[in-house]
Amino acid sequence: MTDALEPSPDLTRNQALVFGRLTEAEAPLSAYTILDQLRNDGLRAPLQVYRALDKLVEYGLVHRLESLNAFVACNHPAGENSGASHGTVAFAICEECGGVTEFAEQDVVKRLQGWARTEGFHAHSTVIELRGLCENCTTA
Amino acid sequence: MTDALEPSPDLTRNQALVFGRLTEAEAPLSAYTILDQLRNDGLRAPLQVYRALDKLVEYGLVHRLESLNAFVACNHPAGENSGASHGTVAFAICEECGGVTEFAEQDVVKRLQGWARTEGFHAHSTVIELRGLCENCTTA
DNA sequence: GTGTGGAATGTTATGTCATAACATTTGAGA
DNA sequence: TCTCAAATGTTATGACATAACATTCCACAC
Repeated sequence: MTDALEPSPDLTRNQALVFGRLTEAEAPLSAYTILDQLRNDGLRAPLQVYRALDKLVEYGLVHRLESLNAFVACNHPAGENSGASHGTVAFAICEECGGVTEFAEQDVVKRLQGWARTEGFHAHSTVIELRGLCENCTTA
Repeated sequence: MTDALEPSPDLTRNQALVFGRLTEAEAPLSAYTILDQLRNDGLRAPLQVYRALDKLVEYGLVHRLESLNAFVACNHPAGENSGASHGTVAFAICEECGGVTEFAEQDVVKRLQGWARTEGFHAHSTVIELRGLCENCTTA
């Protein structure tokens, strides 16, 4: 249940391009969507994007949304200066507007850790994703 | 946060074939793996499998593992006779042996529901998946 | 400054997961 | 026996992801 963190060094050109695109986006982007948006910046092949994404996820700057096969820039309370140090987080994904809210419920994490401990299961990552409608889209 | 349940009627031939394969399997199967294993039973195209899976998931007999893009037969405490009535469940997925343990932590669900309520988010499904090593594979 | 090795990059090809579109068959109930 | 909704069969295509290999970049030892 660790999500071990590496320090995040300076980003390379491709990593910076991909991270920039994700930071500007208002909703998750697929690797291929990112690629399309970076053609003018010289990116040509999916692997260039996937490799950058791998590193960004490793650095904790980007999250992969498993139920969407897409990626979002990390949006923490932003306390930690640069090498964001965080554990398990959860996501609420609106299926109407595509918006994603990242949140951390420490009690949820503790409960899951408790289950894992009693079962002898050693988790190295945890996926928590709610699918539904955000407040705005519910009332609309 | 409901995972609304339909009653599960008798299964059609394709549904029964797919469900049977998943029930016998000891680990999650991808749709294409299921297809390969059912060629001799007359299945030929991915859609035949995906359509059966859609219904089985709808009936609550099968779960989709989002972080694996694969499917497992539901393995509940098995209380309810046939039309299994269950809410949100969680999965622990062993990356060594491929085994999946399905469990329900009511406190986890309540906490997530609590978050959703205060945020006005209306969840219709929830994904909780732990990735790591099961007890057997840790000691081995 | 030059050499060297690890990391990142570029490129082609391919593998894996999933659905669109349309024709046909099946079966419960009017 | 008609009819309509559901399920099925089939072909084609779209969407997500990685294998394999050649090349470039750059910090650091010499």
